[in-house]
Amino acid sequence: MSNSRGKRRQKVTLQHVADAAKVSKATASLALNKNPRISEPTRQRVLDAVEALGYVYNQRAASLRTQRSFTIGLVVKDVSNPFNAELTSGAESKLADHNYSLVLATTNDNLEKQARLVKTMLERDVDGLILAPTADTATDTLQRLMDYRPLVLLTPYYESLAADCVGMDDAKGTARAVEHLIAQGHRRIAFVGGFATDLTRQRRLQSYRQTLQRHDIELDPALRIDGPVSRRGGYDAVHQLLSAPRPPSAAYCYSDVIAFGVMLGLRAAGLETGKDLALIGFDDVPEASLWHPSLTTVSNDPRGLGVNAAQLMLRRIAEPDLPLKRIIMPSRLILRDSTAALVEALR
Amino acid sequence: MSNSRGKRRQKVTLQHVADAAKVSKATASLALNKNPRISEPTRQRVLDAVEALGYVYNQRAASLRTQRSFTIGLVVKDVSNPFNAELTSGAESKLADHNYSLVLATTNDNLEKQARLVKTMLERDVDGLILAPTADTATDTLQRLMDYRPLVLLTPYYESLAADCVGMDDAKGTARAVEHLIAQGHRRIAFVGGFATDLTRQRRLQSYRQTLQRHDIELDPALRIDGPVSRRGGYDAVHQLLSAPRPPSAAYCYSDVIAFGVMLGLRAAGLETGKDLALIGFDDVPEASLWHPSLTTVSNDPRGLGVNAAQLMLRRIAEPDLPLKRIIMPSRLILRDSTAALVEALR
DNA sequence: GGCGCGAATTGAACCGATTTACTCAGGAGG
DNA sequence: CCTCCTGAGTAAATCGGTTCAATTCGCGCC
Repeated sequence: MSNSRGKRRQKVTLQHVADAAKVSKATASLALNKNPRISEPTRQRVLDAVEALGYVYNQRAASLRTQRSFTIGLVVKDVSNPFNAELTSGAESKLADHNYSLVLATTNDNLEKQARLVKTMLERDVDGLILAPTADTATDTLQRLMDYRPLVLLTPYYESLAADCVGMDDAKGTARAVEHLIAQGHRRIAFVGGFATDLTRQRRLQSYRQTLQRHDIELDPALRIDGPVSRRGGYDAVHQLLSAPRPPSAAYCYSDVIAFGVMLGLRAAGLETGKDLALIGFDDVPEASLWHPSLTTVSNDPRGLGVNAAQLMLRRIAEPDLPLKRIIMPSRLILRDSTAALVEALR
Repeated sequence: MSNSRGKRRQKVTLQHVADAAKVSKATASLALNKNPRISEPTRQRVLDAVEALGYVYNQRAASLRTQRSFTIGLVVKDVSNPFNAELTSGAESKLADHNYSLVLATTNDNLEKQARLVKTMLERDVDGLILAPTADTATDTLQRLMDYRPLVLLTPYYESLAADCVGMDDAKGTARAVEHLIAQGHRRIAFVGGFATDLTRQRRLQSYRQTLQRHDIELDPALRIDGPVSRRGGYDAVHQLLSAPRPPSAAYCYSDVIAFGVMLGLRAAGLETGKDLALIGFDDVPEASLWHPSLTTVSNDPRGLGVNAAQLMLRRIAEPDLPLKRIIMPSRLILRDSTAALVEALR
């Protein structure tokens, strides 16, 4: 009979199982771990006792002895944006496949909160930590962290740090996007969205600049629009783009959601995406292909990022002495209609 | 000196701290737990030793004795859809505020996987479990689960089950939406998206039917379009809607993302949302207000759902004998342009 | 000087598993 | 008959904390 609340069923321990099977606690333990020293009939008796008593294995107690918790910590900025949600999902499912659990924590890009959460993770005795460090995290904080626990960083940023890393190839993806616009004849290309503190954005912005310079195109500060990474941010950026002294003919957006905002903003202003302004996003979220016009974008694979991070962590745990690994996930430029109009017009 | 990999720093235990502070292990423990029986100078010596040795508290070891892990399990279908992402985020932040950690697992709506994950959670010794059960979960599975651990269900569905629940007011939200359409003169109102196995959808569909019946409007099976909960699903539904023997003048979508798909599909078909088809979504995701036309939708608060679930769990843990609680989060109808055209036309 | 008392500290049991070293019975080999 | 080995099972130590009963110590008081 179950109680609707309050008193729980009192805990069944391995000792109880052992008693019921008329063996010692040691035998019960070995039996459950399929140790060949225990004969099959005995093992079966133990299994039966487990079944009869409703015994629940206590991983926590075991881990005290074995020093393995089969738990991995994941610390990211937040989990409500689609990129991190996919990443988390990928990591979780990979870990679950190997019987590891995922402990999740979010920093909101707050260094102090990050420190607290990482400390909690260590206290919770995670076997490893997958961390997307806040922009202002000191390199040697991370270096020290590696003394305590296997660490996988979700960023290609810390060039100077000897650590396992998994990141996206922002630079190359951005370069390809901007070069595509240049190849189509655009010379005034805006960079839209994000703020200066954002590391990923720093990388994309830098690559944007370098690409323009490589093609001898002048950088116009008025064409860099800062703003929140959201539809709203893109929407609001349109006004600034249009009121620039010399407005752009194309825009590269820090992310798809910003690009969607720009499209909505253009429409509200009576302009047409792809015709009045060529547009490229970043992420290739599922809806990018459904918009009208469909959005040219840089595809990357957040879920794959999470999967790879988890995989790398599992490898590191299995073989601690493997050389450090830095995985850069490739990105592809997906050509769609939001950059097609000019080409058609030229035909 | 840090090692780039391989050998970790050997573990500093409370015993080491005690030795360094020249007190017993018991004193060190009490000191760290701010027990008033330990004098301030002694406590300070312990704290200094902790600092000097870089001691990391081992919550796992402690929990063996205290029987509290300060860990809550969250089991949901997936975390990549925005609703669950927000929910997860809300739960995580609420729990973090109270120094609890969140262990996350996703079932993909697979009963067998759910069973495995729940078992793992129990073995990992979570203090409580927040669970969004798969549609085919047996009531007494859940009932039995409550014998082991505090349980909060993320669904208002199990009317028959005496359990803590947090859910949305789907029925009332749906009724309000459909009634709004009826009030505007619509009589042929489609229900778009989702599949029959989805519990939440079942509730909304039922409410949709009841509302129509209450207003003596005939139910036309051709106006119920099943399909995946995605933009693509909505996009593809448009064709079916338009080719119905007697096409609808309005559609109520199972979720905003489906509604967006419908809008894209209408546009692709040369039709205008709000004029050719009035449209209502569900969720009020941030972009709903940015689309053109902006989307009338039922607002609910997934983050609040997560926060409430976490809060309820913490309450239950603190006071196990509190009466069971069922929290239904209210939903509001947000009127926007996707249902405004007809009204204007009538003026 | 002896006693009682409260404050500070500590020894040892305990939580629930794993793991090592040991016991014990029985069979093979000389 | 004795030794040695092997297979099956177990007692006890261990992991790193918490907690409680017991102990020590200083001090005021009669």
